[in-house]
Amino acid sequence: MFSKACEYGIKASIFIALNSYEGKRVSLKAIAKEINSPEAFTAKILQDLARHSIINSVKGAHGGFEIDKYAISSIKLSQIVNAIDGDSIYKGCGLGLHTCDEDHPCPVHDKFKSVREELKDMLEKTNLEELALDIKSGVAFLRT
Amino acid sequence: MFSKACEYGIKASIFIALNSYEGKRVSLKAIAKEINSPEAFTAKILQDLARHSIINSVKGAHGGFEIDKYAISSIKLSQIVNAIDGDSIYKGCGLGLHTCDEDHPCPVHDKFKSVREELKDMLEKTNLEELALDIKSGVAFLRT
DNA sequence: TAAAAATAGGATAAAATTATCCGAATAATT
DNA sequence: AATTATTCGGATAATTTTATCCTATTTTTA
Ligand code: FES
Ligand code: FES
Repeated sequence: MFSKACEYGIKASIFIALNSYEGKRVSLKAIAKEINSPEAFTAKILQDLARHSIINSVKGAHGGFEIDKYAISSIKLSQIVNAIDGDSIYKGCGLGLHTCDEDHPCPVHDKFKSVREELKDMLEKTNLEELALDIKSGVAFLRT
Repeated sequence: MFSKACEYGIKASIFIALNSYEGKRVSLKAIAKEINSPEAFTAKILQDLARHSIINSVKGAHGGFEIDKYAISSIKLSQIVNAIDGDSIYKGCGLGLHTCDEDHPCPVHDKFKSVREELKDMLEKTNLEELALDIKSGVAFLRT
């Protein structure tokens, strides 16, 4: 469904959010360990998220990644997915036609529409805070 | 959402079904042209579908691909997707955890569940016949 | 000011997906 | 029997995605 990069991006964001509530910055190393991802690859993704202003990165000793505590509840899953995978999952044709167009639909267009709408809705309505709280309360997990 | 291979496989199956209603076999060349796909790559996918008994292939002059006319309405989109992309789209964890497990869910598990269920349902309920008829009646298209 | 602890980012490599080429096999037609 | 029209399948190549390595830069601390 999502690229590996996007999966890592989502998991990393959740972990950063979790720590940001406690005012803690987290290092790349700690993130990669927690979400079980390759360190250098994860670094690229975090840079990407930082460029999109979804997370903040701080260089130097005592540096790391963080998210403004008061922004966490307003960051939507869709922003992360969009920053990394782009919008083709919402907007692209399910059968790869050049554009998804009501007036020139592919054979699965109508059937797909509701699924895609639901996915879009879900991503646009789900925020980082709820996801982070599920980790904190131990009802959800970031690895294996 | 789906791999290119799967997109081609679905479109090819629809085109083959369409012709099979009229008792016509279609050649690889005709298929690739119709669905705007690379010929040799499409050949591999068709072989795959044939091995999964979703389509029949006939070698030699006057050969080509066909689907048993009476089977068309019973072939589900899910069978095609499964043959080519496997079942990870239904069964795999949305965040790439080793397994999607109710008892050890990832943070998006609950949110994803309904989207995935709807996708699964749609794929399992949609058959080749309805898709082919939309092409025949001109309300849907296989290219650009 | 030097050392240490971080991220940034360019260059590369490995793996997976997508795409191409070509000879072998098969079947109908001449 | 030869020719022609096909699919099959192995080898290879191109592209994209995923992953790694190394150096530069920034910031804190001693
Ligand atoms: S045209 Fe294919 S999904 Fe809309
Ligand atoms: S555990 Fe991730 S989707 Fe079920």
